[in-house]
Amino acid sequence: MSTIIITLKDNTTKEIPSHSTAMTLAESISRRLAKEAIAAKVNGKVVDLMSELPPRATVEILTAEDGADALEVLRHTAAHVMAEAVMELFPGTKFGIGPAIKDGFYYDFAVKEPFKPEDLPLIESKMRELAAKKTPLVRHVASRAEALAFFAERDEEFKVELINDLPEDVQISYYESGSFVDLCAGPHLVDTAPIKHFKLLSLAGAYWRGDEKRPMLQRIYGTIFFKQADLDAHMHRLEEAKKRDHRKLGKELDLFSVQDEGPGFPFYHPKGMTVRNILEDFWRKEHRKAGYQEIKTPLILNRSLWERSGHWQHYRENMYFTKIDEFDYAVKPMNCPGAMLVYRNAMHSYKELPIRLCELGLVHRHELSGALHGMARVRAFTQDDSHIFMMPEQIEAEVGRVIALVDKFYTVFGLKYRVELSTRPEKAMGDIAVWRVAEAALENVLKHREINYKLNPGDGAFYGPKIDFHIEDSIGRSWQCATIQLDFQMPEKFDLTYIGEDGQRHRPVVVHRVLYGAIERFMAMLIEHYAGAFPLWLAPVQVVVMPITDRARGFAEDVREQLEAADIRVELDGRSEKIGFKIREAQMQKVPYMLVLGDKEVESGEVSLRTREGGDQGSMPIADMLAKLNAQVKAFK
RNA sequence: GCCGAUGUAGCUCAGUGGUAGAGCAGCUGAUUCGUAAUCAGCAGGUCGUGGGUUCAAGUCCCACUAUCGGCUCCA
Repeated sequence: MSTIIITLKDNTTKEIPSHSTAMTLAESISRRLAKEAIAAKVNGKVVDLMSELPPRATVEILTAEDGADALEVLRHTAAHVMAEAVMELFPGTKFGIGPAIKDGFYYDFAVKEPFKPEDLPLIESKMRELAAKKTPLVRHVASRAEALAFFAERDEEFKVELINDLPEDVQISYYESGSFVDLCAGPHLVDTAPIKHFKLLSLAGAYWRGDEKRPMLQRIYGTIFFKQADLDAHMHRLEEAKKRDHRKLGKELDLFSVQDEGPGFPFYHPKGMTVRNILEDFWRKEHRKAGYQEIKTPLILNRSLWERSGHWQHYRENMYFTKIDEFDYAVKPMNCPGAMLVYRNAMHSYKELPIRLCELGLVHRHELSGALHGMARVRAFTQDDSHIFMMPEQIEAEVGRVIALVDKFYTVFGLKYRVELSTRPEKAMGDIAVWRVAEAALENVLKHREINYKLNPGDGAFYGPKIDFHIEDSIGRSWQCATIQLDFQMPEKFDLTYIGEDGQRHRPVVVHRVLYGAIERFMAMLIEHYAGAFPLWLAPVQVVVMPITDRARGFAEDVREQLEAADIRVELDGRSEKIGFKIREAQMQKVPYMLVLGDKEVESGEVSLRTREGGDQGSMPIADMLAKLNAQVKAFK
């Protein structure tokens, strides 16, 4: 009998009969492992337990303890079971795709009538019924023609399209579980028994393949875990995340509002404005240090400018227009054309370069109504923009400087980010060869700095490729914040020049970049990041002074004045309420420090300090308290 | 923009065709209290907007509007 040699996770080897499956291997190791096995990882690739092992392979048997890989298999199978349930409950349904995703799974269906929320519990109980049968999932391999015929006969037009789009060399497979057969690469569970601890979460319309020109399917999202406790923990996390939602906190902490009179046009309230001003102050200080010069360009500019910049041709559907004295004008959706005009307004020498013009520029963009989202996606926002004019040979160094600045900013706020490189979109301006050069330049910087990034083909700006920095919100949605965009087009369009060493005119290169991105979105991310409990230096109200009785009122006024003189943002709560009530309110408003002043403090001249996180800290001299606060502010804490 | 859901007092929410409610917030008064809610009283609403059905609409129907979830994490 011929055998194969398998290397296990612990680097030991095992000899087993040829054509053995991963399941056989698991059984040969231990009965318990075979029982708990979910899938196998063969040479780094997750496969079915029933799949045949190759002659030589490194194999790891995955169990419920093996995290993301095992969960993905569970979730993918759960999606199939859900599809089977839908097939039984809603005959005539056609099937789109049903993958496992980060926190669960979904399946897209074409149904005659969209699902109603009441349908979810029905589907859920049908799933439980089906899963309890412990139906095996059987993998079949088919030729392209067979697969096409099979799904065409069932009128599964989406599956047919998927098969047609599969690469030539790929093995086409489908999985059978009970009466349901789905085109699927797998891997899957051996049977449906582990489909126990799940919940269907939401319904949504979703375009077939995300394309608005294609039919809209009905998507059901769900999640599943191996253990009930994990599911409970996940549901609890979702609840907790809701409490961090910047829209909820923005209301509760009275930071901003969005009103019917201006969808997507946020109103800053005094406290939100305080936070924003601090962000801007910090930004200005850092930019002066980094060699930037601040400018401000007009909100509304003539059509001819936008035609020259290409926005009139490439960005029109996102722009707002107006007429002045019968001439066409546009409200700026970007700050770049204005900055180009500032540069062009004078002659420049190579000795001046790079010229770093920065601008807190208010731009307006017509975002889809369905895409608006609190402060995170709005139609009017302030970009902390900059346009850096330089010689081509300065690109790498300058982009490196910008990346360092992004990192400095995000480190101050303790934000984690993910980097993406976006390349030429379909609707692009300019020569492809020039694009290639620009794309390569950005890629080089990332590689030299050893930054991990994801390639995002076709997602660049219409004038150039970009490096984006993404931040996740409280429920894991990713938002682009900082971005660095390389631009060879605008200098051309605006005929920008500098005089080189040789006395001749040369064409500069422009880098567009934002650090916060949009101040609105960045604030949204900060609110969620801190769950509304801003660190002292950002807190709209840093200290509330609370006299316990009217006898301490005078002292409280005095303390308030001293704090104000020391540039601390302070409020005095002189209402005739009990101290517990005042503390509760300040606590709910997430004020970092409270000063409780009663007879003892009046007597000693000290203040009793209470912190948002740590409670009562006892009493201390005012000077000590101020020193403590100032040190904390300086350290951005 | 598209699919679905939702819109009642400043906020959170009850109200299933028959006289618009609660808690909190607000205002007034009392209370002067030691680390997360003192008590009492008062006031507050074209039920998102417009139209329709009905003897009668917050409630049913239509349109609009705003908000919420989602619209490739690719078999």
